[in-house]
Amino acid sequence: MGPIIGMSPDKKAESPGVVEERACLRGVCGTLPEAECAASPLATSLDRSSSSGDEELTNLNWLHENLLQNFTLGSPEAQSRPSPLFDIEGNHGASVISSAAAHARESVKSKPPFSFSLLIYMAIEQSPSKSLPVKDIYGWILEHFPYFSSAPTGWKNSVRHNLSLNKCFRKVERSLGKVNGKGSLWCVDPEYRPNLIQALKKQHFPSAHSFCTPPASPPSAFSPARHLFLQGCSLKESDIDAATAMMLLNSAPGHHSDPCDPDSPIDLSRPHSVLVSSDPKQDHNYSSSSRSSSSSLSSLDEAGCDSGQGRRAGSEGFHSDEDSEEERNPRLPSLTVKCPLPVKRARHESKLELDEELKEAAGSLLHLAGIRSGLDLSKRTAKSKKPEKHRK
DNA sequence: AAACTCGTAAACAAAA
DNA sequence: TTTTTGTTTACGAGTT
Repeated sequence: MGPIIGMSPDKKAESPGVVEERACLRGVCGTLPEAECAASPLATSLDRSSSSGDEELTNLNWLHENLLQNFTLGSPEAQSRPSPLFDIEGNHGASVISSAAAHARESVKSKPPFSFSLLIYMAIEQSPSKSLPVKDIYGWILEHFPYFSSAPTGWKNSVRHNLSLNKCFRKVERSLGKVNGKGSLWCVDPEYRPNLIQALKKQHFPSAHSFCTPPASPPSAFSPARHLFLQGCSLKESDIDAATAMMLLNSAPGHHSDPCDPDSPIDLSRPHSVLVSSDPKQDHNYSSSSRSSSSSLSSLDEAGCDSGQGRRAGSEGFHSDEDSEEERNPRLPSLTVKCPLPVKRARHESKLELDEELKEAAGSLLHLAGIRSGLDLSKRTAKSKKPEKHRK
C-alpha cells in the first residue's frame, strides 16, 4: 500500500501528505535520545534532501533507524548507544543536525507509512516474548507512532480487525497462572513472517523491487545480480535488504522463542520461513473468504503447508481443534500432517539459500557504510511520484 | 475494468 | 454494568 492512503475524509486533515511522511523519523526518535536522533547521519541526510522533498529517503531513514535499532538493537542498552551507522558520514554542522531534529519533531502527527499489519508485526516482534496482548500492541504503536495518540480511536478497531482477519497473526492463550489481563496474546505466525518482511520491503520500494527483480528470479530477496545492481545504482533497496536482513537475523535460530511455535526458537530453515514469494498478493493474507484472499496464499498452498482456508471456523482462532487447523499449520503440537516431499527438498534448498541471504545481508550492512554518500536522491518510486494531494 | 489491498466503521458477543 | 477484546460484515478508495 501507499504510505498514507486509504484515509477516510475525516482523516484528511491528519494526513498532511508527503512532507509529514517524514514523521516516520519521529517513530525512531521516539525511542531514542533526541540528541542521538538528531545526530544521526540519517537525519542529516534527510536535511540535505529535504529541499527536494525526497520523502522516500525519509522513509528510508525511518526504516533504517527503526528497524536496525529497534529491531536489531532492540535492547535498552542497544538503544542507548549510537547506531552502528552513526559514524558513517562523520560530523555535520550543528545547525544541520538541529534542523533535522526539529523537522522530526514537527512531523509527529503524520501517519506511519506502514499498514496496520506491519505495525502489529513490528510491535509483536519487538516484544521479548514475541507475543503481546492487544493492549500492549496499542501501547507499542502509541509509543512509536505518536500520530495515533491524537488519532481517532478507530485505529484500535483497525488493529483488532487486522489481528482477527490477518493470517499472519495468531492468538495464543495466556500462559497458565497469568490470569491477569483480558484477552489473549497475539503472535506472528512464523509461517507468514517472511511475507510480512516482504511486505515491509515492498511497502516502501515497490518500483525498485519490480525493477530490480527479474520476474522469474528465485524468491530470494538477495539475488546476487540484483544485489550488485543495487550497489551500482541505488542504495535504497540495499537499505531495505539490510533492514530485512537484520530482522531475519533477529529471528535467527536461537535468537528468541516463539510462543506460536512449539519448536521454537524459530528455525528459519523451515520452509515457511523461506518461502518468500515475490508476489505482492502474499504480503497480507486476510482470511476472510469474502475477499477472495485465500488465493493470495498460492505458494504456501502449493507447498502443501497451508489449506488456504481462513483460520476462523467460528471464533476459535489459533486454538481451534475442530477444523482443519492441523492441516493448515504443520507446526502445531498435535500436528501429524507432514509436508509433501518436494517441500522438504525445498526446505533444504531454502536453508542453503537462507545462509547465502544472511551472508549477503551482512554484506549489505557493510555496504551501507560505503555508498551512503552516493545516494541517488533523484530516484523515486512510482508511488512517491504521485501527486502529493490527498486521496479521496 | 476487474480484482485486489487496505483502512475504517459498525454491530455484536463474550470475557474481565 | 461497564469496559475491553475479538469477530464479522460492509464499504470506499487506491493500487495493480
